[in-house]
Parts: sequence; structure tokens; C-alpha cells
Amino acid sequence: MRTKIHFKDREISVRARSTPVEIAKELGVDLKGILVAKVNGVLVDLYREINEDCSIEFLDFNSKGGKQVFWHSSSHLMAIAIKELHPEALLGIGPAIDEGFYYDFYNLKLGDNDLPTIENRMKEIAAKDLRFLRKQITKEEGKKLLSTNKFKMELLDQMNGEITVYETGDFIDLCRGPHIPSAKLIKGIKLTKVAGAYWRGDSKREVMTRVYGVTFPSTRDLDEYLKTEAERGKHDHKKIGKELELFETSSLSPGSPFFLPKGAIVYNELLKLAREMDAKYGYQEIITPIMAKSDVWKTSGHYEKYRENMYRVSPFSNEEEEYALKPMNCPFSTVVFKSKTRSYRELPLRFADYGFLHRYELEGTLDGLFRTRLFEQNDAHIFATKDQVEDEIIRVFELMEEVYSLFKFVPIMTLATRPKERIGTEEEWDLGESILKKVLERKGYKYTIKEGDGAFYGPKIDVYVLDFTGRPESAYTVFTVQIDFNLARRFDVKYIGSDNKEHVPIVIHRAVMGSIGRFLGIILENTAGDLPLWLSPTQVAILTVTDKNVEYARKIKEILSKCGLRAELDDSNATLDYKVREKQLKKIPYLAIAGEKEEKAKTIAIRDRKGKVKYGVNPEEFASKCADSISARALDITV
RNA sequence: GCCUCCAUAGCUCAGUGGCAGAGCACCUCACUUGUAAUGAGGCGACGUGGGUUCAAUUCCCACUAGAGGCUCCA
Repeated sequence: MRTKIHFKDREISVRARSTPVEIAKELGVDLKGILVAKVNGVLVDLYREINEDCSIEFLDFNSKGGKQVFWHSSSHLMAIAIKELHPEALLGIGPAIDEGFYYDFYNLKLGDNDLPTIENRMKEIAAKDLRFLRKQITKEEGKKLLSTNKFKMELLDQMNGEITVYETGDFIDLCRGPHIPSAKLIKGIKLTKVAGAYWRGDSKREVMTRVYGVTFPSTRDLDEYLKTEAERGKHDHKKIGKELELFETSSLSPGSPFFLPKGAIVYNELLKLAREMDAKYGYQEIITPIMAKSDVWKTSGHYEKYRENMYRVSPFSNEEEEYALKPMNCPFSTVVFKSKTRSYRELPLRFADYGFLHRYELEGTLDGLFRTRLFEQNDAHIFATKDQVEDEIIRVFELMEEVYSLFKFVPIMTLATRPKERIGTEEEWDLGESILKKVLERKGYKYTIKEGDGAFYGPKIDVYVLDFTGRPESAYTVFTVQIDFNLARRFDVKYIGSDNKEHVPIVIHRAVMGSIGRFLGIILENTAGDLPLWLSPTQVAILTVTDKNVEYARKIKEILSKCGLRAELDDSNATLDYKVREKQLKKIPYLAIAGEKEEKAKTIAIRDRKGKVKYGVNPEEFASKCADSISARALDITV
């Protein structure tokens, strides 16, 4: 019996039940660095017999599948080490993740200090050249084998068909595989963190101890990884925010950032951008209360679903009367809509609302500017007829593209469909989801579908942008566009149609920049604090060399300020070296040096953030070039 | 909310069951300097509340805040 094997554009015939290792030999493929085979698109152990005609690929660590298998095997390796050191621990699951792997354990108490011990044990075990042996078993055999572990039993109970275990030395684990041929391929090992995680992601179930790690085929790869991690730390917006004196957090109000003077400038520039864009795209701004009677949220349905996360307040004099700080703006736009009788001729009506929102987020979820309890969105609600919805959402994305292009943000989209808990009719959900699909297709966006992830009142498109590493798995959530059939109905919002009858409009929710604070955080992380000129709190710092030229430096500052530049003067008698260093660390885009030479020639010397110096620059010309860059909201600084 | 870790000066970090250490920042003085740190001096701190102890910043407990995960995210 022979089996036909396709490999790239070749086809060979091999003895039936050959393994990928044997096939590679036939093909003359070098197996150095190869971790796993892909047979008809499915990952397969290198030592598993192949019984059918197939196409084959050989994957090393540089492939997605190779990494996945390598890390999955590493999680087994870790489990072996931990079981040796802590025999009482029960295994949960141990998958590969985007970057590394984890394994969950029950009945295991570990701290960060324990990780090096486990790491070292892993290294010792790996050196032993342990094989990962695949074995097919029956459910009954599995039950015998795993009877002492309730978690594995639970998994086993839900399994149908082929059940496999992997044997590595004395260690046996219920596992679908595949695995790398030997643990000795795992060279660079780093356990990164210990965390608690709920069994099967259910907060009502047991808390497991989750140990995260990452491994590489060489220690050099590991060093490389550690270097990148350190680099990532430099992009942390909380750190940058502190260094650049942009915002503070305070235990006085956890989750509510305090914007310092410099941070307020950046924040307001972003708001200004938001307002300009909304005006340009036909939105009318409204200003609505920061709180309202709780009845409002009962009507909208939020009270029922999110009551625990709302700040409820009452006046001291009347504790009966319950108000709540608004957690979202939606209901208020209906008041504006209903301020007069609306005709279909007025639609679509687009109301922008920038009020402060308060949500009591769980303390463990707060994160700098990314997850806060107080935030402000460039929110808007569009009231439209059924026929207008599609084009209106297209328009939202046009606005988005214009804003995002300023930051070279590349949006990634997901379509979130009806959740289990929802309001509205199935027909409406069908229509909403189909409109969103159509929009995504018309715009030519690539997207993935997240089943059941929609808001309780309507389907939505979630928009993400990449972080500075450009890896999709670490993208930031920025905003959602949602179609809502219910808001208008619940608040009794109607317009008069061309048929002279009352109709209920459809509402579109959108907040193109999401939370302004979070948007700023994303910009900070992406730029590592090197803000574009138009966003920089200080755009140019004027430095004196000695105090002979203080008067001249003041004049320069006045010239630049008059042209609208945010200029600051440092005429202290510190050395120029010192001042340059200080301003560079503050990431100020331009330094204008006003010394003896400059005063004589009536010029300035300009040093940019990258350290390039240009002498003999005319101050007025410099200012007008800067003004151009600012009004264009240019990303790069190239004056 | 759950798990692990952490909390020393404005910042970054040492350290100890027995008087609290540094660098930077800040203030003062000297220096008058040409593109990433001039020198000297000074000011300034053990998150909060309990407990153990002759003695606690140090050990224990609780709380608060922070970091990373989990869950959640209208």
C-alpha cells in the first residue's frame, strides 16, 4: 500500500503509514528546526502515521502553527515541573496563547518568587530529551486515568469521538495535541506571571492559579523578546503621562484622571479636533445634564442591566428622590429631538454630545486613561429613517478615516451580533445586522464576526487600532457604531413622514474617538510621547546660552507666541547642555537657541527632537512653517 | 468583585526588629557656559488603622491605592 503525498509543487508516493519524519526524508527536506507537520491543513505530530493521500507542509518556529505547538508543548513542560514540585496541584487547561502559553492549576499557591525555581526545573527536564508520545484511548480508560482530577473529568465528560493523551516521561495529560517531538527543543524559558483565573472563564466557578510563560527555540530569541518587552514599557501611557506632566491619578477619586496644565492642552486640542470634524460632517452639538432622575435609565433599560455600575445620588433634603450620574448620553438626545415636532425632511438629525460620563467600573479593571470611571466621549446620536441608516454609517466611517489618518491609525473591525439578553424584535436584529454587514462590505473593510457580542439594544461594529508593535492581538478598542431600534420607541420619539403619519426613527450611536482620554492614551503609546507639533503642550522652547542674551530671547518668544505657537522660555543660567537635555526629555518638538551669534544675526538656531540642528534660522519664517504644520495637523515634524 | 505582586522624599530606587540612605528634582550660593547632566551647600519620606514586641518602616492582620491577569465593559 502506498500513499500519495503533495509537497509544494511535487508529488511523491510513500509507503502507507509513513510518518512526516519519514516523508521528509523521502522528500529530502531538512528537519532542522521543524516542529510539526501540517497535513491537509491540520497540524500533526512529526511521528504520527499518515494513512491517506495528502498535502504536507513542515512548520518551524517562524510559522504561526509552529509557535502554537511549541508553546503548547512548553505548557506541558511547565506542568511537569510544577507537578514535580507541587504534587498536590490539579491540572486545568494549558493552551498556547498569542504570545506564549499558560497552564491553570487548582490547589496551588504560588507567588512570583516561585517562578525561577520552576523555570530552572523546566530547563533541567527539557535537557533530558523527553518525547511527547501520543496515545489514543477510550473514554473509560480516560476516566480511570484521570479519576483524581475533577477538572479533567469534566472536560472528558464533554468529549466525543477520538480521545487522546500525551505521555511525556511519567507525565500523562489529556490533550488533543499535536506536540513538538522532544522537550529538548525548548531552550529559552521565561515564566512571566502568576494570575488568578476562573475555571472555564466563569466567575462563579473555582479560581485557578494561572502561570504564564513564554519559550523560544534559542536563548538568543528569548533575549530578543525580553528586549522588546522592555521597549514596550517605554510606551506605557501612564509612565509617559507622568514624565511629560500630562495627568495624575489620585486616591481622592480612583479611576478619574486629573489633567495637569500640559495634559489639558493636549486634551483640549483633541476635543477641538472632534468638534471641528463633527461640524464638518453635519453634526449639531448639544449640551445636556450630567445627571438625571433614575427614571430616565429605567425607561432606557440601562437601570435594570447596569444599576450596579451607576452612581446613584440623592439630595440630602430628599433621599427619596433618586438621581443618577449619566453613564451614557443616549436618552438626552431624545429630549432635544422632541423639543419640537420633527418632519422627515429634517432627517437625518445628528446630535453630538460631549458630556462627562460616570460608570462605576470594578476596581480591578481600572487602567490609566484606558479604563476610567469618568470619561468623555465625542459621542453622537443620529436619528434617521430606515432608508438612511446605511449611508449614515458610511458617513460615520468617512469621518473616522479622516480623523484616524491624522495619526496613521489603521482600523480593525468586528461585527458584534445579537446577544442572549436583548430587547427588540428578531426582524429588527436581522435588519440591523444586515445593514452593518452591507456597510462593512461597501467600505471594503476586512472584519470578523463576534457572535452574541452586541449591545443589549442593537448590533454594533467595534473598531480597534493597532498598537505600536502592529500586532493585531494587542490592538486597542476605540469605539463602536451601534444601530438602535429601541431608544426612540422607548422614549416615544416620532417624526412626521411624507405620508403625514407618525414614524419612529432609528438611532445610530457613535463615538469616533471613543473616550477622549483613552484616545490620548493610545496616541501617547503609539508615539512614545513624541506628540505631533499641533498636539505638543509646548511646541518650542527658547533657550539662552548666557544671560547676555535674555532680552533677545524674550523678543524671540514674543514673535513665536504672536504667531500662535505655544512657546516657553528658559533663561536660567544653567548650561546649554543641561537645558537641551532637559527639554529633550520633555519631548519638546523644537528648541530655539538664542545666543550671542543669533542675536547679532537676528536669527535663531533650531534643534529638532531628533537632535538635528539648523543654524541661522529666521524666526518669522520658522514660526510660519510651524503654523502651517499645526493647521494641517501634520503628524511628522519637518520644519 | 476574584487571584498574584507591590507601597520608603515630587521622581527613580537602596536598606534595617534599635537615630532613615542615594541620585535626580526643588531652594541658596558660586560659575556665564554653544546643542543630552558645572560644582558646593540646604530642604524633604517609611500609604492608613489595628496587632505581636521592651522596641515595628521592617513581622502579622485589615483597609486604601497601584501593577499584571481573570471576569466585566451600555
